[in-house]
Amino acid sequence: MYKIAFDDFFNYSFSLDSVIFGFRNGEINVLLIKRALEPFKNMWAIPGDLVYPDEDLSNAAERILFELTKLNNVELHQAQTFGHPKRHPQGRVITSAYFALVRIEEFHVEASSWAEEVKWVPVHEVPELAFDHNLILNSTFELLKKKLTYEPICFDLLPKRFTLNEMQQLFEYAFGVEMDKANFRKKIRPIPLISHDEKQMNVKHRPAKLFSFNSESYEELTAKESYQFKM
Amino acid sequence: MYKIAFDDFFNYSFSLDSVIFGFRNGEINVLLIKRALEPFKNMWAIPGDLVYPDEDLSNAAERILFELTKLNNVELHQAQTFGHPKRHPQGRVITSAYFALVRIEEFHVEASSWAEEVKWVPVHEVPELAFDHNLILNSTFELLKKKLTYEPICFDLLPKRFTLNEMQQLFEYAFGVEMDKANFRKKIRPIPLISHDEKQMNVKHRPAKLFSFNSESYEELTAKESYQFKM
DNA sequence: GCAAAAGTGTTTGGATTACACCCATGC
DNA sequence: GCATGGGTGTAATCCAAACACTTTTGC
Repeated sequence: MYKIAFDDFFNYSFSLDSVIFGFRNGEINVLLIKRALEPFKNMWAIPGDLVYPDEDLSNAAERILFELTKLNNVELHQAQTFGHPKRHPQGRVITSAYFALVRIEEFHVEASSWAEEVKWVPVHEVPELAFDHNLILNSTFELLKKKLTYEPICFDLLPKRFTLNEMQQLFEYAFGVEMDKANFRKKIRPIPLISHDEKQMNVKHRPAKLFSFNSESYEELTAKESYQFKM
Repeated sequence: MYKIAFDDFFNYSFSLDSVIFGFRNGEINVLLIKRALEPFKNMWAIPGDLVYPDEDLSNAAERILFELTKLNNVELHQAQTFGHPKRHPQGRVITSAYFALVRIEEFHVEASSWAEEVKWVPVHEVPELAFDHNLILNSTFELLKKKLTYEPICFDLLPKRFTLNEMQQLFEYAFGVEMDKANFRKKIRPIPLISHDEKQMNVKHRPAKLFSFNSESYEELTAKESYQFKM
């Protein structure tokens, strides 16, 4: 058992990678950036940055998300932490993954100083990434799948007003299964949704009704009763 | 948006806290140490240490567990990472929590150089701890509870050979509920258990049969079929 | 009318629940 | 015999899966 003076340990760096998920065309997408700087210049990567000395981890995650998307007030979820001694070529950098769920339609992303280019890629079609980012992405997507089953976070990915079929497609894509329409609707019956009079537009078939998540009613349910969201 | 030279960021320290859970007398216990050193000298804490420069996080977690218990080959589970800028009085120390599940009966713990004293405490009776360790413990216990429902890790806490009642007590303590004996047994029927001829000893009532987890059979089930452990 | 997808009802079998009862052991 | 938990069966109910059917829109 070796001992080193406490001060000699202040030799590490700590970064944070923000996996940003969105939903589009029935597919869960992830936001990738093309690195403008070495190392791994010109490779696709998950947006991330070093954590500043005065920042809590969640603040850093919020900052990174804001710099890239100008979005505020997005709930962030901590995922796994990765610290292999050789994972960063320039030193000992330990990184925590966070993920955010956003509505792709509600904003557009611009490349920033640390990225030349930015794009959305369906999770199941992600190319080889810089660093250990494929590992990070996969483990974070697994966590997303788990949280989708016991927290109502699918509604952070869906448009504010969505059709039940869009909701079904989200789960079908995430879990790689096909579901029965009638049974899916029965299953989500306990989830508090607001049914709007509004209908889908510009479709060449019967337009679907639009729904939104009733978060007030959800809060009441979880607070008072023995209700538990479940998919 | 401020920028700092990359090198100025190698100023952090990284530690790891190992929450060690055990099961005894129908209660899930956690191993606490009494700190021998400042800061928080003489307060109870979760065992932890700085991560050495050549260690992966999981190696550090294994080392800490081994130093304290001499146990090897225990599966470690990563939990949350905590990095509030002020969480450590002596500098910027970010910490990841890991948890391990052990059989209390199979070894005994000795205090090490960094702890004067060591004790097992039922999770629901933990006193005020050093640093943000209550926060760490609570979030880690929540994760344990989740994993108990979808992975067969209860068998890492139970004795190698256990009674069905012990197993039931574990879940009852974890989730704070009472369960019906007959229904519990029906629920666990899909879990591959080996039923031994052996019986409980030294009890003043009808002795219970002993069971053990059939991990080979479990591996086959998860590999081939669409089996999913569930509690 | 036809294609395409929206939307709903019925049947069936398996799981969950509540509850009752019998069994084996120590004292 | 009796106290204590071990161990099991039954009936009612709920839930999920499979599947069929009707409705509404665009063209």
